[in-house]
Amino acid sequence: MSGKLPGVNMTTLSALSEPNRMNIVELLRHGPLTVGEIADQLGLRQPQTSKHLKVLSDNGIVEVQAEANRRIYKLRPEPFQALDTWIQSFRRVMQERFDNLDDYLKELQNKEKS
Amino acid sequence: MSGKLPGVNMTTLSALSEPNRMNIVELLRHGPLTVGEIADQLGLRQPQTSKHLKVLSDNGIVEVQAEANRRIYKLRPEPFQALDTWIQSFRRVMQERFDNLDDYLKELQNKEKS
DNA sequence: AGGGAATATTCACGTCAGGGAATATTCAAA
DNA sequence: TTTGAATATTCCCTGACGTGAATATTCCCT
Repeated sequence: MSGKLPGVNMTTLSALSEPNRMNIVELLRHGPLTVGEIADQLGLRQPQTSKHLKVLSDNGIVEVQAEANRRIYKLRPEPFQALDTWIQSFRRVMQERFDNLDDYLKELQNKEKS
Repeated sequence: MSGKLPGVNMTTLSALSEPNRMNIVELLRHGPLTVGEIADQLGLRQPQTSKHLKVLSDNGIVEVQAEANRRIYKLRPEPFQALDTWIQSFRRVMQERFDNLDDYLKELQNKEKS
């Protein structure tokens, strides 16, 4: 068992790391869209759009609702909540830069130990 | 300006999406470590560890401090702050009150009538 | 039933990132 | 200055992934 993070799987990140998929997510944050609308607004071809949406869907980032001929995609909140929880656990890291003195003292202590 | 060549632009997310690099980040959150310590604790070979650290460094995720023979790596707060800012912009999505599918369907029907 | 629109899927191909192995570099100590 | 430890770099290979093109599927409409 490698050290897995609670809630955040690497697949979420790798799915989002693809530029087109990130653009799709940015689009969908404003509301649900069909495949055609996504492809049109992003200048993507329909097959590639469907493929990217499949990756996002397989990773639980979006969900789809069939409406007659069309498929309406929208974001699922869970992966974003998980990402938020994960990034919050780095609060200490994120604050270190704001407290240079603390950082400096810690390095001093480390040097004295050796 | 949309000229982003794939593979050239290594964003924070794609750097973190690699499992070994994510493990390195998880390790470093507890404090600075040398290359050898990282490789040892993760069961990685030294060259691959250095390569992954270079990717993390090139993306500003870690910074290195030379200490004689060794290189001490530690996390930089900026990318995590940026990630936090980005994920916070999905508050609406995470709170699940952005999607009213019925309204969207009505809008779709209105568009078709024209 | 047939045509067309919307979407999904398959196949071939090129590219790129990661691993392995070997080598280069840098530093401390004897 | 030579040795050995720690780290970085290079080269090669392979698997994964994104694209394009063509095709399949599903649905509405007449």
